[in-house]
Amino acid sequence: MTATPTTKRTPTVSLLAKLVSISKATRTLMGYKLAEIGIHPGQDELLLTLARDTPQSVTHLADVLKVRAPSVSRMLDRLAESGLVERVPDATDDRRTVVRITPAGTQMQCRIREVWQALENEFQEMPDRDRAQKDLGLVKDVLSTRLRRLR
Amino acid sequence: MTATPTTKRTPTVSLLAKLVSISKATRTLMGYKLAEIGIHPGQDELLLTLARDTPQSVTHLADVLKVRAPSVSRMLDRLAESGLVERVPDATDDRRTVVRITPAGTQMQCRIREVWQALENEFQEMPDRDRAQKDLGLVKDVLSTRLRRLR
DNA sequence: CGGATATCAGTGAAACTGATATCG
DNA sequence: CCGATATCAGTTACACTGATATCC
Repeated sequence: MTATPTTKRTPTVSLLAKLVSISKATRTLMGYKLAEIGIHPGQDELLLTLARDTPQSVTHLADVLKVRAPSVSRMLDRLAESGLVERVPDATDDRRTVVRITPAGTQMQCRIREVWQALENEFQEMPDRDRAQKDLGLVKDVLSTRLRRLR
Repeated sequence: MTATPTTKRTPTVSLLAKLVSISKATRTLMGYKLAEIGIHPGQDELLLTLARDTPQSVTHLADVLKVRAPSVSRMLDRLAESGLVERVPDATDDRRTVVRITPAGTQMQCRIREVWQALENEFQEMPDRDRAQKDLGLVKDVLSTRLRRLR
């Protein structure tokens, strides 16, 4: 197998090229849509994460979001300044900070979910949508595995 | 990890969620691999673009790379500082700047291709690789279309 | 209009600070 | 029980891409 449809001569980085293209486009598109509700890429995931599991530590958030703790810390600066989250010192461990969502943050969550749903709907009419989704899952798994080895 | 075993009840943003996850992972993974050869994500694409088509204007590069001209301009600052590209004033049009790759840049291109090929190979053993690649193309097309309407 | 500059996002890597844990 | 050291949580400061706004 590995048919390489046409001239098998070219170095064939076509899958990776598509992946890079998709990554940039996804980020850009999300950026535009999220800008309409006043937040930035990354902040949406953080707020949605807070939604589910109630107050969480910075490192736990970083772990769930697959980013580094410093990134979360700075995002929290901005989200806190916007009044969407609160930092609460941990009672039992002075090293720790617990992050809690505010009422305004909860409102924002609803808007974020609307944006996500609207974007999801953009793919409804795509040919072979379900198969594509499954394949995205496979690709995601490969990436996650490779990434886990490096961190 | 958003298992969604069988119950399709949840609001289903699962395709988008995978897309976001893939985007972050791709970027991060590329970042690690490119760091090994001393460049950053985005610079690889720029250098490969210069490879193919010889000297090009900033706006053309931005167009090809699907980013804004100012982003290209600053990337050129760094690439030029590293001696990988050169800015050459256009002879016929004083407004224009033509970007040309240097010998060191050409060397870097080879290393970039090796990195890309190595990453591409990570997907060789993936089940249904060819089908996944085709589906990535479909997803890419949807994103490109949506994005084109916003720019 | 083409290009460059400044400012503001996120992200990574590393350095630093303060607190907890562990060991001699 | 102490005190030194190791480890850990979080922040800070720096480098980079990318977007927008502004200037030339």
